[in-house]
Amino acid sequence: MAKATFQAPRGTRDMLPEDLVLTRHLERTARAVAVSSGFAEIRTPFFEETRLFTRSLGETSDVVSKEMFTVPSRAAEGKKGSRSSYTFRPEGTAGVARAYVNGGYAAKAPLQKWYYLGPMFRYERPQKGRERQFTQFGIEAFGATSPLLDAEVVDLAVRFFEALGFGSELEVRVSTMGDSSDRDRWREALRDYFCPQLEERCADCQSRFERNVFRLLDCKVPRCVDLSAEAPQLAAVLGEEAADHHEAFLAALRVIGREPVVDSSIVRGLDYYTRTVFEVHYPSLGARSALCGGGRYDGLVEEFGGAPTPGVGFAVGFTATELALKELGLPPQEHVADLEAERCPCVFVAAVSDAERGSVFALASRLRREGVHPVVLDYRGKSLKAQLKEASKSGAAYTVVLGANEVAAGTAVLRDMAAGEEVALPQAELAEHIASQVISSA
RNA sequence: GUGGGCAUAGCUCAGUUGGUUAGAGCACCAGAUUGUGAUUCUGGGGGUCGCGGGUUCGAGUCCCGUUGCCCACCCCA
Repeated sequence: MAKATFQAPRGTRDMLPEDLVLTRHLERTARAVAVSSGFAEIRTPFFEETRLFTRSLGETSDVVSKEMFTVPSRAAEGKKGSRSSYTFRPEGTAGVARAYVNGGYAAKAPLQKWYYLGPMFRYERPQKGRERQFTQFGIEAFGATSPLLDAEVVDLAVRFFEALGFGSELEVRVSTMGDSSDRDRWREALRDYFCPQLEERCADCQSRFERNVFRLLDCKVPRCVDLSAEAPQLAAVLGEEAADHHEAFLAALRVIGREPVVDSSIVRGLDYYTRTVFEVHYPSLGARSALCGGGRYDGLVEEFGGAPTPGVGFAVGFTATELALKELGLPPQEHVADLEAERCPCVFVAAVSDAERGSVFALASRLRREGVHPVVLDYRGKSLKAQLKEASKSGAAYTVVLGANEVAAGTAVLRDMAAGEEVALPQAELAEHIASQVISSA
């Protein structure tokens, strides 16, 4: 093995050209689906003031308490204060909501539908389907409380997966967290209920009690399940408006044929969620069946100093999605054929001997200017035989051969690599000839 | 943060109870009478066996440490 020199940081990876075919397909599918529902792209900084995340996600959330990539701000060095550090964004919603506030949209154009696509960072122990740097596609819709918008967001998420080839097994699981006051009352009720029985519960539940009481509800340890049986329900404290919203949301999903599975164990880990929470699952994937998650966050914009503005959105991580696609043998080859084709040259220009290298270089340049692409050639002094071999290996559709005779006559030999047939043509006619062949074979 | 597994050629891996110059396939490079590739044949380059200690006459093989990777838990995308 080569001497150990440098390697990509833990939990990161190089996205090599061959890997990018799938990733780029996900990106363009995401864009197409988002745009089709009237969402526009927004790009926010990769890092933000640390405060932005501690405020929105919650101090006790796992993300904030142990998974943030934080760096000190040089300007603030030696000074006290909460502006003294920056954090690489662990999720997209906080930054987008901040941009919404800073952009003054609440006053000038409150209804905004945005999508984003880019890297997120979490300082976690890497494992299958989880990395420290990962790509996320997300959408956020601000400015409307209508449950129709919640349903549209869910629909968009499902359409994204459908466009990638996921089938009818796609499942929409939904629940509600109530309004923030409902949520607060429910949290207190749960704490009162669980506190006396903590001793009897598993170690995980004991730590979850502090971080996120809601999590005790979906512990799988049999003993804990029994102890949770009589736990207070959100329904008992759910406000009328939030309850109506939830019912209307369910109805809206049914109207568009997205039959929801109501699952009260869906408790998103971030503090900002209110009312609607949902996940899209693909059950046959087993332990990693959750493909995306999202929900409503009506208090977030206000939390960042903006006028009270509702919002709803979701995010999907590409790491798990790519993994799922590979397991299911997706996407169909024809969906990525064009991206694969980009990696294969159309024409390889070969020199018979060193004397023609200059002519080959010039002809390659000419062909490119005439619209043929990709056009490649050898730079390593390879023999004609080796050039043909390389052309074949690279998947080139054609090889153009230039020898002393062709250079003298201003012609070239055009070899169809698949058919193994050759024709001699004037160099001036090559581009046109190739173009007509490519069109007729397509 | 907790637990488990694995580190031998660019890649995927062999390597027997520790024993002579560490192997295969694929990949790569070059040839097979001199202007032609996908098949075939021949040859070639490339490894201080992750790193550091220890046991031993002798360690890729056993022991300890260390680093990295993978998998699971926690949690999440």
